Amino acid sequence: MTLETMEKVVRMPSVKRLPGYLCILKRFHIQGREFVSTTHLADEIGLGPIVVRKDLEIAGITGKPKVGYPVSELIEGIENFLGWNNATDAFLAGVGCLGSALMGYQGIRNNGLNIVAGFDSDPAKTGTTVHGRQILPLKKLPDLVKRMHVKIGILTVPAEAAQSVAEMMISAGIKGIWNFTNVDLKTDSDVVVQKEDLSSGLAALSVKLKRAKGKQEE
Amino acid sequence: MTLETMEKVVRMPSVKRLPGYLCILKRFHIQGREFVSTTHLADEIGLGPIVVRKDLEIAGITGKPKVGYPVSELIEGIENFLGWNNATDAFLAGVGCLGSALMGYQGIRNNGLNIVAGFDSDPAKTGTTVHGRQILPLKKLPDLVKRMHVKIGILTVPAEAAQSVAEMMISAGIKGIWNFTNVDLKTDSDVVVQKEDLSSGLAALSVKLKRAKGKQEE
DNA sequence: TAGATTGTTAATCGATTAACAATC
DNA sequence: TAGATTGTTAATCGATTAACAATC
Repeated sequence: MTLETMEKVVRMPSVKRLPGYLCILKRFHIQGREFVSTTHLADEIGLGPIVVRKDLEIAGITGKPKVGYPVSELIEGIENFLGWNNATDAFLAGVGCLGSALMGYQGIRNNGLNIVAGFDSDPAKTGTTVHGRQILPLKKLPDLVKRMHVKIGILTVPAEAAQSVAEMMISAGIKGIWNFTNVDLKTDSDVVVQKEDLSSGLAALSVKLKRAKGKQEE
Repeated sequence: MTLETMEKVVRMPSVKRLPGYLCILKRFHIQGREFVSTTHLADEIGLGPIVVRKDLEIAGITGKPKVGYPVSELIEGIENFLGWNNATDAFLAGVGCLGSALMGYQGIRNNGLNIVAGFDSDPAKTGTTVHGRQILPLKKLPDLVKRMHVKIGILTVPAEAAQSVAEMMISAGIKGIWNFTNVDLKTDSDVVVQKEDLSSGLAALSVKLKRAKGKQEE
């Protein structure tokens, strides 16, 4: 194994916590703080300091004992690791409730993703704009993906259409799909799919609530 | 340890996968299928059959070797475990992009949660209806929580307001908060918080894409 | 009966937590 | 110097995966 191929293992749980740190760090940066310790960050984010320390390893920034980590370097390191320092273009298919919400959601804008247009098969929606972005006919998606070299697709279509729209995206050149449907997409191995499932969060809440209730009644 | 207190450990990863099974099982049920095997379910959901078998233990339904699990019993078992057989009322605070999307999102309706009203501090929004539900002034929330004995609150307010609105909910009697802000809420130990974080999903997608790209270039 | 599938117990794997030396 | 904090290595914990006997 050469040095180049010997890359560090990236733990997904750590990756998923990075945006949380980023958010807090940016606030600190605005406040003019130059250094931050893991203990302090841990308090803010509601985790243990050891977790934070392990997670920040990813950014590749070295801290100073007794002082902490340099805030701006840390922000840069995390953003660089996530590839969020320069925004990536994305197309969104399915401009329903959720789809239009995502098009207007600040959280996405601030996190390196730029939804350049929305697509829908409903003629009543095409031609309009949602949060300043055009809604185009779904059938125009493949052509525009090729012309604009868009690599990320956001899937907010109804479940029945999910697989076929995903295939449409992939054959046009989309390499990453952010899947908000509850469908398990069958894709080529070189395409990355991130499934975002609100109902699984709700399931977790339901069970935690039930458990808390049970404990209270004991 | 008595038999009553010796409850089974519930693994959260399994809980989070339950809604996925539920969705597929309901489709099978409509199609008139009576039994389903773990191998078949695994194919549909894109997981290994052993994972499925372990997960379904939770529902407490016994399957028949060579035949599989009875579909309708399995649905009932899962719904019962999640407490989704009779819908729970919930209030939503913060009727912005995401808030109104959630109010209209079918996925929530079908999953045991009934958003009865939305609340917002913006006078321009109060008095209107979103997806058939009334939008009321935020200050009326505590009183209505008490009167209607609502136990679940959905938090889609801006980050700055998150902590104070959460406290308002809790002191009125809310026991579970579905938190869509990126704020780590400081709450009493008897209140359950489920944080739903879109940006963490985006972080995962970004990293997976970067890795796939790297592999391709090798 | 043979084969497919369940259900349980054991083995592996990975993530979290703890411990502690190094450092400013 | 003393104390706080980093950074690394080891220990624990939990989830996933594998193995296999029981069963229809």
